Amino acid sequence: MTKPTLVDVGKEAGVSAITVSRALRSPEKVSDSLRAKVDAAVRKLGYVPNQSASTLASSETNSIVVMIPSISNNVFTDVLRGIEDALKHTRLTLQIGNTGYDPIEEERVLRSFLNPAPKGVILAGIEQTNETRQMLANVGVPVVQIMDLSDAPIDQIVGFSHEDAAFAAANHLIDKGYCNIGFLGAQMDPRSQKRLAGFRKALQNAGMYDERAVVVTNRPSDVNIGAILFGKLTTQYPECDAVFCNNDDLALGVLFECQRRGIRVPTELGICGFNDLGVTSQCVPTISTVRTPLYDMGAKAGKILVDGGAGAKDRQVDLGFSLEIRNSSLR
Amino acid sequence: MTKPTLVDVGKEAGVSAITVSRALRSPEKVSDSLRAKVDAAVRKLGYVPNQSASTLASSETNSIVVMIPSISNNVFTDVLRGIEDALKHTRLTLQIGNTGYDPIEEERVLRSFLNPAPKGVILAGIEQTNETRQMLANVGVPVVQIMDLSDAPIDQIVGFSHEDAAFAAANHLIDKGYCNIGFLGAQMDPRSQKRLAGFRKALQNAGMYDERAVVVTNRPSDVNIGAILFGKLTTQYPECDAVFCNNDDLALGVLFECQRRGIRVPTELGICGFNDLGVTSQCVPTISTVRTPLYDMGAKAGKILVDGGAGAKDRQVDLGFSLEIRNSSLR
DNA sequence: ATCATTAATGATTGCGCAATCATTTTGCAA
DNA sequence: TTGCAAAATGATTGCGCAATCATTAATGAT
Repeated sequence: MTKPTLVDVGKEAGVSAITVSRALRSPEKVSDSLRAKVDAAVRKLGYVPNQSASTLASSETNSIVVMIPSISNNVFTDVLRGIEDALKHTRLTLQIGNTGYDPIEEERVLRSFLNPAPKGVILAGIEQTNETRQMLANVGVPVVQIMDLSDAPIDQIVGFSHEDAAFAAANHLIDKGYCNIGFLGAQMDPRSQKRLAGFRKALQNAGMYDERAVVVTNRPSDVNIGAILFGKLTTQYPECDAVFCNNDDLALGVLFECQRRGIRVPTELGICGFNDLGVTSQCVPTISTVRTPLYDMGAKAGKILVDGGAGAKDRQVDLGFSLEIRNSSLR
Repeated sequence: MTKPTLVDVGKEAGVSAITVSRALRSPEKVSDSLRAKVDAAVRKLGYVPNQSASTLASSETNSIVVMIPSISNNVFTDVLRGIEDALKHTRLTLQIGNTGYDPIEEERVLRSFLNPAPKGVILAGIEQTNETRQMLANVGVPVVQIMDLSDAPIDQIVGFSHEDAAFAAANHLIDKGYCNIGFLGAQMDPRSQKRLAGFRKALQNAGMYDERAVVVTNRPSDVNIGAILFGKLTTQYPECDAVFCNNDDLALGVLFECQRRGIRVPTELGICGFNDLGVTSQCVPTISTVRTPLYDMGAKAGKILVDGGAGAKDRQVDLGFSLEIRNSSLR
């Protein structure tokens, strides 16, 4: 009782194998009666096409490869939802690769996904190795980078300016009258570094920048880390009256730590987060944050690839960001 | 400049194609000099095996298929991390399918992943359609169900008792002296129904059960829904003095709503969550919850499949749960 | 040196499907 | 009717690899 093939279906339906193939792939090119016979045979035998054989014969896959740094980071699950929605109701399937924030690992995993060539590749960030770029060029597959901007994308890029976003957030805090503003950062990947740069620029412009105001770690961002980093900040920069956090997790951790210490938000301490991950709009007080187009970047990147990597348009799509000003920064 | 094949590598190295294949797949069966020549040729040409051709010829894949209800639910990202870690340093790759909590969709997506047959399949829950079970039986691939328990698993199952876990949580609240305990539930999938059953049993045992105490919705669980459901609960069951929440998101939403309304936790209201998703250990006050073996279920299921779906052991693995008693339930 | 044994390498074939080209059937104008 | 285009169906071939079997080279015991 082996798996049925096109030949088996053909025998069952009394036609040739290639005709079955045609009936399944382009039903409109086949007579009604034949289509009915073939459909019946397919159902009776429970025929399912062999993906490998199909791919080998046609040298066409139906997969989109997405390389993301981490599955357990909410930032990327939002992006993935966008991609998934874009691929819904198409024949394309998603192949997810995990880079662990390491370009070398990205290269290794991606290489194994590149033969046979997928229909498209989505990469997070712009820090690919030269080898990776070379590989992708050789394969000639459409590539969309996401999460950042670049004047020299591999192919196309959909993102926003982390530096501008952080710059805007920091300026918002300055505008509200905070004058000793700290920066908390976890998972200091290149995009986080850009946020730090934007923050620094805003404070320098205002003549407020202080070295002690920056506390970062390379550990993954979570609520607990936020509290820990805030503890360090208050130690080394006691006059601190506001913090800009790299990620909403951290901001929430800061808020909780303030509650534990009896620090009033926003009067004694202003807080601004990043990414608008959901909880910040619900907690008490609500936390101001930067809404970043996570879902939309995924959806747009997916759409570009569904449309065949349309090269005509702009190579760089800036989806922007918006300040979500809530209570934690309004003193 | 087409993609190099085994033949190309063979020419470059001055040997036959099949020898190259052997040198790559079983280096120990080949002379040192040959191995060196082949490796050099592979590197020079950038050869990458064609996965489809390999699979077709050997009728062996190197993929594990995981069907989960939703990517954007933290519960499943923890499970996925476990699976990923189990597969790390093996040749197996992960193919993730999204069911949207719909057994029919699960069947449809899984079918497309089943030819060629993967090395193993991981399914969330035990609500597969008969068709799905039939399909899996025909293909003969090892199956591990997760997230629940069952005396009649398709093959093997790794999980814990949702009913027992909720029963324990409810009893904890009863023990602490709460006597009008509500149940809040979102995403009322079959496992959530079991939690509700466990909750109901505990309250009935204590002679405390009240119909008005149960407020549920089928919408996905999030913090905001927690606040909304709690609002309904207080309306229809004003004497309520504790809530057990289906998921930590809801519990956090309840805590925030209490802060907004000035309800003191745990004195005026006790709260217990479910899943121990991380934030509950950090907020103020910390929220008691049921720690469920999310990561471990993934890791165990992955390990079983890496080991070839070892049939010798128990078909059912109960990984248990534990009460994480924190401040929100200690009045 | 001879032969047996083992190690190392090669030739042929088929996996299941789709591209390509070939053939048969149908519809319909004259 | 006849003829001919268009529609419908079929036969052959090869995608890139690994299974299988065949051959050659190396090793060592006598």
